[in-house]
Formats: sequence, C-alpha cells, structure tokens
Amino acid sequence: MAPRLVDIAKHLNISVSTVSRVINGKDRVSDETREKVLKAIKELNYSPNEIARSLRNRSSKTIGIIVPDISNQFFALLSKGAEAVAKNNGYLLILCNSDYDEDMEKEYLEMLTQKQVDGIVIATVCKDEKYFERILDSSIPTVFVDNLPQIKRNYNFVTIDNEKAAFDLTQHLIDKGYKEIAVITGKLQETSALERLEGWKRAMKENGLKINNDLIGIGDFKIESGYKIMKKMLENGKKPEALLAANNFIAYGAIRAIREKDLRVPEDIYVVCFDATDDTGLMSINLPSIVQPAEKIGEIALDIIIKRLNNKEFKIFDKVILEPTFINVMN
Amino acid sequence: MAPRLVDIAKHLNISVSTVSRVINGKDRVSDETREKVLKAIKELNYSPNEIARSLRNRSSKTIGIIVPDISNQFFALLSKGAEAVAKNNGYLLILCNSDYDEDMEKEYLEMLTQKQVDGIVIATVCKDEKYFERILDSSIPTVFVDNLPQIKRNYNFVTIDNEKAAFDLTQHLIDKGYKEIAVITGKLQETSALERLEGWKRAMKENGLKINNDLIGIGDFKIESGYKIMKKMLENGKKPEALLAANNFIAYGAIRAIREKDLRVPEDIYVVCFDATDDTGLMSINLPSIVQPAEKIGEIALDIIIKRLNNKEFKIFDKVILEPTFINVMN
DNA sequence: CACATGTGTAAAAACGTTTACACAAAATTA
DNA sequence: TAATTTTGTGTAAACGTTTTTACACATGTG
Repeated sequence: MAPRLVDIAKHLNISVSTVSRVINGKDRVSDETREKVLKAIKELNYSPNEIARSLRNRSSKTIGIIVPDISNQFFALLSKGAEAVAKNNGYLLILCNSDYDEDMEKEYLEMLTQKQVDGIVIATVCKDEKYFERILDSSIPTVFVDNLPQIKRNYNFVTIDNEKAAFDLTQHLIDKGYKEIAVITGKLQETSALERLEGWKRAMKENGLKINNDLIGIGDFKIESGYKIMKKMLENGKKPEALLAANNFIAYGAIRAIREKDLRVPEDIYVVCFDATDDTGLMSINLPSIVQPAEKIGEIALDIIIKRLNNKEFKIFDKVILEPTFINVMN
Repeated sequence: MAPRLVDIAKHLNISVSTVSRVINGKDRVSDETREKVLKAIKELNYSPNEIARSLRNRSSKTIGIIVPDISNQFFALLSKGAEAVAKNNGYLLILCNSDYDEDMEKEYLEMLTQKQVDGIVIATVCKDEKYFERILDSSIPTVFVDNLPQIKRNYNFVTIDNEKAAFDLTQHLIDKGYKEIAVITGKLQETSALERLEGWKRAMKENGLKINNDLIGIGDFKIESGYKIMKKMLENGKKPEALLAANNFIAYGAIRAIREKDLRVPEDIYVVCFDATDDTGLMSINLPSIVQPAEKIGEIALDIIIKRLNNKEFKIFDKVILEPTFINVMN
C-alpha cells in the first residue's frame, strides 16, 4: 500500500496537518520539522494522492480534449500543442476521439464533466444548439477549435478564416487556368466544411465561372468519403480539371480514386487541399495546400483555458482567428 | 453548484445511501423509491462526481499513455486504438507526450501515478533499469509498446520483430541490386532503433556486403535528424545507392536533404523506411515501407491492461509480437 | 510584570461518494 | 401464532487530502 500523509505523520509522531503544510509549502513550519518531514517523505517514498487532493481542492488538474480523429495529423498536432501547454501549467490532458460521431462526442462531454475536468477543448461535429448551450452554461471553461457552433451567443474559439482560405485556394486554381474545378467537402453542419464550400463558391462566382453541381461533393472528412465521391464523379464522366479537397483525408481518398482510373495528379487532375502539411516533404510535392497552424491552435486554446482558470473576471476572450500558410513547394 | 447526492436525498427526504444505491443499481431498493429517485435525478440534473467516486473506490477509471511524439502517425494511431478500447471499458485516456525526453517521460510517469491511473501504456525512450524496476514493482498494470526495456525481468509488451523487419527491408533493397545501402536509425538505447540497425547489419553480412561505417547514421527519430545525417553523408561525398530509414520521420528528413542536393528519390537514392503508412496514398508512391499495425498495438496493449484489471490472477501476459505489413505500392 | 504579538503545531471539519452494519417492517415458514 | 427470513432503508465510517480554528508557548513592549 502506498504511504499516506498519515503514515508520514505517525512515523514522525506529528500531525497530518503539519506534514501537509510542508508539502504544500505555503504555511508556517519550522525549519527543523520541515527537514524531518522531507526526509521521511524520501524514506517512505511518499507521493501525494492526486485524487484526494482533487476532491478537496475541487480541481482535478486535468483538461479534456475532444477531437474527431486523432490519427489526422491536424488533430494530432493540435492535441500536441494543447498537451504541452497543459503540462507546463501542471495539468494533464484527457484525450477523447469522437470518430466524427455526434453521440460519442456528447457521451465524452458527459464523462469529462463527471471527471471534473477543469477545462475543455472541443472540435465539435455536432449542430445541436441545446447541447452547445449546456456546455456554455456549465462552469467549465470551454474553447472551441476548428469547427464552430453556429449560435448567437459569445464563446471562446480558435480557428482560421476558412471561407477566405478556400477562396484563396480556389483562386490559385483559377489563376493557373483551370475552369472546371470540383470541390469535395465534409458535412455541412460543420462550419469548416460549410465555409470552405462557400469560399469555393465565391471564388467561382467572382471569376465568372459556372457552378456545376455535378462537381460539388458533400461527404465527410474521412478518406473513404473522398475516395467514393471522386470515384463516382469520374465514373459519371464528370472529370474535373482540378479539385479542391476540404481536408487532407478527402484529398488522399480522391487521389486514390483518380489513380485507380489511371489518371495522374496533378497532370490530369490538379489537386489542392487543406492541411496536407509538408512535414513529410513528400505529400506537398504536388499538393498545394492551405496549412493551419494546428499546434498553435492547440496552444492558444489551452492558453485561454488557463487564463480563464486563473482569472475569474476574464470570462469571454472572444475569438482568435489565425493565419494559415499556403504551401506550394513545387511552384 | 452542481447538485450532490445529498441534495437529491434532501429533496426527497430520504438518505444518501438510498440514492447512491439506485444510482449504482446493485443493491435492494423498492421500485417505488427507485422511480422517485430517478425522477429527482432528472429534475435536478444530477451527475455523479467521478473524483469522489474514484477516491472511495480506489480507481480513477483512467489509463495513462506516454508516447514520444503524438504527431507521428504511428503514435497517433496507437493512441487511437488504445483510446477506443479504454472508452469501451469505461475508462478515459490521459495522453502524455514525452517529446523523446527521458526526464519528461519520468515526470509524466510520476504525475500519472499520483493521478492514480489504473493502468499505463508506455512507449519508453529511457534506458534506466531502476526506473523500469520501479514501474514494474508498482501495482499499476503497465504495458510497454514499440520500444522495450532491456531488462531480465518479465513484463507485458506489444511490438513487432524489429530485427526481422529491418532485415526484410534491407533484403528487399539487396534483391533490387543495391549494394551501397545506408541506414539511419535512432538512439541505440531504444530497442526499436537498435534492432533495426541489427537487422540491417545481418542482411548486409548474410549477403556478403561490406558494412561501411560511413553509411551508418545514428541520430534520433525526428525529422531533423534524418535531414542532418543524410545531408552530412552527401556533403562528405558518401552518396549511398539506397537508404533504410528506421522510421518515417527520418525518411522524410533524409528525403528533404536528398532533394536539396538535386538528387531524386528513388532514382538516385532509393529510400525505404518504417511506418510510412499508405493511408495518404501519397507517401507510399516511392517509399516501400514496413508498416506496423499501430492501431492494433494500442488496442492490444489496452486489452492486456483491462484483463489484468479484471482478473487479479492474470499478472504477466508475457508478450505480443505482431506481424507488420510490407507496403510497396509501385512495384 | 502584565500584556500584546508572533510562531509553530494539533484537532477537526470538510470535499462527495460507497458500503458495512443495524434494524424495523413485511413476508414466509413451521 | 411464533419463529424465521427477506426486504428496504438509515446511520456512520471510510477514501486521503487541505484548511480553518484554536491553542500553547515564546518573545517583545510599555
């Protein structure tokens, strides 16, 4: 059995409170007793029970994060950034992978709440307004990332301007001379999916290009989705000249479908997307991409939480909109 | 303030224990009271405080996982697998990113212990035997993944046969006619790094090829490492015909260095590596790779923990060695 | 020498649960 | 009908901390 405060106390024939005081170091203890206690702690190899502390202190020293897919580099980096800042402030990070499932996400939220997490970062896939209200009414500081609740109310978030980014990416395609530009995006209830579609639309319109519904694909942000939609497009004889994929996974799936039809990227279909980071030095070869500062997003989200935790007055740090980077190595 | 058990009890004029019993559902309560309580729980929107439960039950219902770099697809997938199984069994996952730093890893272990986690999955970067002993002496079920402690004692682990995998990969290069084959690996205190180097060595020897120390690079598993080592090799005029990179990141870095010298992959230097998964459909183009079943590894690691948690007799499930897949799309 | 002030420590009450124990009332058995 | 068992509930003691309160004692002050 791991030694407890009371074991140290008994061992030294002093009271628990004294031992506690030297551990927490913020109350008066004589140097002599402090030494004794510190020595005993070493000897008995005492280590505080954080659960008991949490109960007493009403703070679990943990932050929850809910992402749709941790195996997506974007969310992995985001989590990494969040985790680092959490750790630096004495918090541990509880990772939840919602798998793009609304019910799962809600379940996780409930679990995190029960676990008394001190803060939550959430890349939501839900649209349910009641659910968002519930989150924001709770006393747990919450920051939304990537995907935002579409509600009137103010809340904390960190993201990029998706509409503009998609616009820029599409403009890039148009500037290169492409006219038949397809777009594949995620579920429109997710703002990142919706706004990217809208950016594409605006670019098409502003450049006087026809918006062809056959070239609009709406699926989800998974590889399979990109694959199936592109495959169908091609099999329906709707080969576009270029494709805007609303995230990296869609692009990967689409490229697989393209190659299966013995077409080449980018020669036959020029593909651009979001968040195909160039870390690998491989992906970016022919995949111009808008890359979000994922790690930064996670860091800032956690900064906001920590700030709110330390400073009760500071309630709504309205919004942080970061600048993404346009990566286009081969041009 | 969130309602507590006692609030429900008072509201109904019954005792806390009765309320607790209906919540936990495994003790006798009359149907009538049960209904009442359930109704009150709904009305007052009660949700149990998991911290208090943890303290009382001596189980935090959390599992800790320590990985060197969550932004590496391999560890992201591993975590994803672990998380899914944890969740299915009512546990949440605490994610720790050691950043390949030994002290950081130890710090995390301490934090997890204090947090009373019920189990630990760890991809260690340490070599310190004392540290491993401490882990294994503790009462917390621990499973090692990827990288293994080099100690006599039995412990749980899930990994692949790295030596054989590296041998196979090298043999593949040799079969393709390459003779001057470089290898870049991580710190040799990590078994995955060491064993991959040894697999390369054995393949070279068994095929009667010269082992040229100039073509052995030892760094770490980060991109920069692959970049610097390959750059130096090339600048020293030691251009190999092919390269075995001990992980994906090393390969990415090396490829960047190769390209900077205006050389092409695979025409000028043929590169193979570990864990460049083909999920993207992009990386694998010219990068034959041994891909570990990362998600599976995480799942099995968690299975072991759950089993040990549920069945006190089952203490040491010796080892699980999984088969990796050889991916070589373009051949 | 009375009195305030300062210092170190102990005792005890939380924090929100679960559960062993006790016990009355109801149901069953002899 | 008496004895026994079953059923439902309440009481109180944990789980391992932190912190408030109180108090004993030393030191300094007029």
